[in-house]
Amino acid sequence: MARRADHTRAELAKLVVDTAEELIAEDGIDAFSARTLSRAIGYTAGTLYHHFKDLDDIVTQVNSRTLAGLAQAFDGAEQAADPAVQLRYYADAFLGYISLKRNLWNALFEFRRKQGVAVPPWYIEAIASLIRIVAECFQQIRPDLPPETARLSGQLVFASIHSVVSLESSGRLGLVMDRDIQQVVHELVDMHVTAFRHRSA
Amino acid sequence: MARRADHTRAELAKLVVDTAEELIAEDGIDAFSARTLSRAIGYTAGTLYHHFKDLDDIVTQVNSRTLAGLAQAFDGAEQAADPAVQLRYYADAFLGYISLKRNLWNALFEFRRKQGVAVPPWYIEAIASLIRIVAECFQQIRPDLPPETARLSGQLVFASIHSVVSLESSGRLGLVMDRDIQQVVHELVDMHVTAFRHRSA
DNA sequence: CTCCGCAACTAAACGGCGTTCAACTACGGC
DNA sequence: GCCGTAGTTGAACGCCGTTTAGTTGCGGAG
Repeated sequence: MARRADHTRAELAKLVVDTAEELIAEDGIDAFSARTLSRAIGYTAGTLYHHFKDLDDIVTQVNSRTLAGLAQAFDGAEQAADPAVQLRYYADAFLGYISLKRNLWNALFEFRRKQGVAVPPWYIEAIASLIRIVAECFQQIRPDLPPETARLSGQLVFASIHSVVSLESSGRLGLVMDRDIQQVVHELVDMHVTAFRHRSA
Repeated sequence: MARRADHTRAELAKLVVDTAEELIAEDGIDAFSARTLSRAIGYTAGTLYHHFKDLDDIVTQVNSRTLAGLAQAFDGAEQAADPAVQLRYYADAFLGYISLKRNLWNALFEFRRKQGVAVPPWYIEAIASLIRIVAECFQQIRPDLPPETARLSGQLVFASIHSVVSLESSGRLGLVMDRDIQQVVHELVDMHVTAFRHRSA
């Protein structure tokens, strides 16, 4: 058998990424493999390598969708006049999205690329744009502080929340604390806000 | 060949864990395998399974040493009268230890146990005791606040710093920010202290 | 319309992984 | 001196990511 006409090149590429997304969402990144994926789409593993450089390539495309979805979740976050409250809403949107797509979010940070392969720049940019939204809230809380400071706070709160979430979804939050994830995230946001309010100029 | 008398049971167990520690420290947890380990000690892979339940068992014993070493690093941290300064010293001790044992620290949080296997309780206790030390500093900053609040802050600062460190050592800190790890950790500590100082009772 | 180059695809293979197991050997106790 | 058994091996199982030789059928040139 060879040279089937079941799908065009573009169709097959979409099928691969769609199916990869489903599989990862369902069973997690650890259960994901070239063989399970190819089985699921009715092709052999070798075929994947004619359309994608390697597995990393495929996972990266799935990850890009996950990031896009998160950006959308931010867009859809509840709006508030008070920037501190707004930050909470963003945190809730973040949590909501992640609890919905737990396995996909894990794939973003747990998938092991072979070392030496650089993260694609749009990856970084996608996260940076989320952080910019958060930083904007900080800026409104203390307009007198330089934007750079607000940006730092945005990064810190993002990293902190990411930390807690990733500990939680890898089942290791219990290593560090005995609290509910939502409670912890709210604490973190409030704490960053408090600290930012009292920052020296 | 069978039944060599090269090592007693205890000797072999120590040899295994010692060598595992060296290998992980040198090449990272990803390069670590039953075969490389057994090759390094001059036995075959099967032998490992007569002395340890599985690889997880071995890695867990290495991890326990890593945690013990960190506790020692905390003990050896510089002392300060001001608890806020003391917190910085602890952070520095933490950073210093981790940069020395980067791969071993990664193994603690990156090694994938097969799901369903519980983390041993002393594991949690070892981390909890570090957090207690940190919480103690917070308590001194605001003795009027309940110990539970100080404990929460200890957990939060620990998780936050862990986050940044683990992002950094997996090469993903650049995903979230463009700053030096040490600077970021100091910022985090100061921020937690500031927020704690201004906490409402 | 025929033929051919080439893209697409498969099956098998390579070298890795964690883990298990039958076989064998040498030690300790009788 | 013999035997049960603990210790060890090497091969095996079923996975993994990736590569490759070989085959098939499509699209374009003549």
